[in-house]
Amino acid sequence: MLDDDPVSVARRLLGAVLRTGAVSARIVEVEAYGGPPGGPWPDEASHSYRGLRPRNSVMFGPPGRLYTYRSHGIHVCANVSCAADGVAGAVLLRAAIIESGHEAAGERRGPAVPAAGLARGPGNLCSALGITMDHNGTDLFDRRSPVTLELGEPGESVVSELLGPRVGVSRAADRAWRFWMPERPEVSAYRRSPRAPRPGCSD
DNA sequence: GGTAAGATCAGC
DNA sequence: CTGATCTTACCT
Repeated sequence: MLDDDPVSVARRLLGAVLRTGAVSARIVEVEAYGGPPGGPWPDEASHSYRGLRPRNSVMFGPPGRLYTYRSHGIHVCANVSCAADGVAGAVLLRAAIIESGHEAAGERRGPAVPAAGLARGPGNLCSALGITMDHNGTDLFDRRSPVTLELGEPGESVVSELLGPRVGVSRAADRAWRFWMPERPEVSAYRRSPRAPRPGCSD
């Protein structure tokens, strides 16, 4: 189902619905990540670029699993693994519309957060849905899983995305592997990493 | 065993 | 722009 390249899967994940307990959220912004040199999609910015490690093993496993990692020691971010078992690839979930469970999401995010900001940004998205490092490796297509994913109708999301550079990465930042739904306030504002080299400096 | 950097976020 | 906060990976 998600046994495909990261860019194709990223486009397919726009409009998909992620569920945890009472909260469901429609994905509106994603980023594709490839794998090691020598693989089908070499990607310097990917956690799997330097090969299989305990932390990134889910990226190398079967498609349709949740790959979570801790960012800057503070936040949890979530990816959906893609590509065949043994091939590294994943799609980072960057922003979503909370469609139900606003109460639970709001409790996790705090009282001052407006609805459109509940799941804006990969760290906030996981916070709003209660996704933790314990969910790493979860099969998103097993109904018994605490985190599940329901894909949108094919074609529904294909028309309505634009392309843009990935956010926050310090390497290969110019690769246009970020996708989002236009005119959505939930989409995170684009910021180039302060550590990234100037635009146009090779890739 | 030491250490530097990191697919982030909120607050100045 | 900066600090928070901690795990991983790579170095000696």
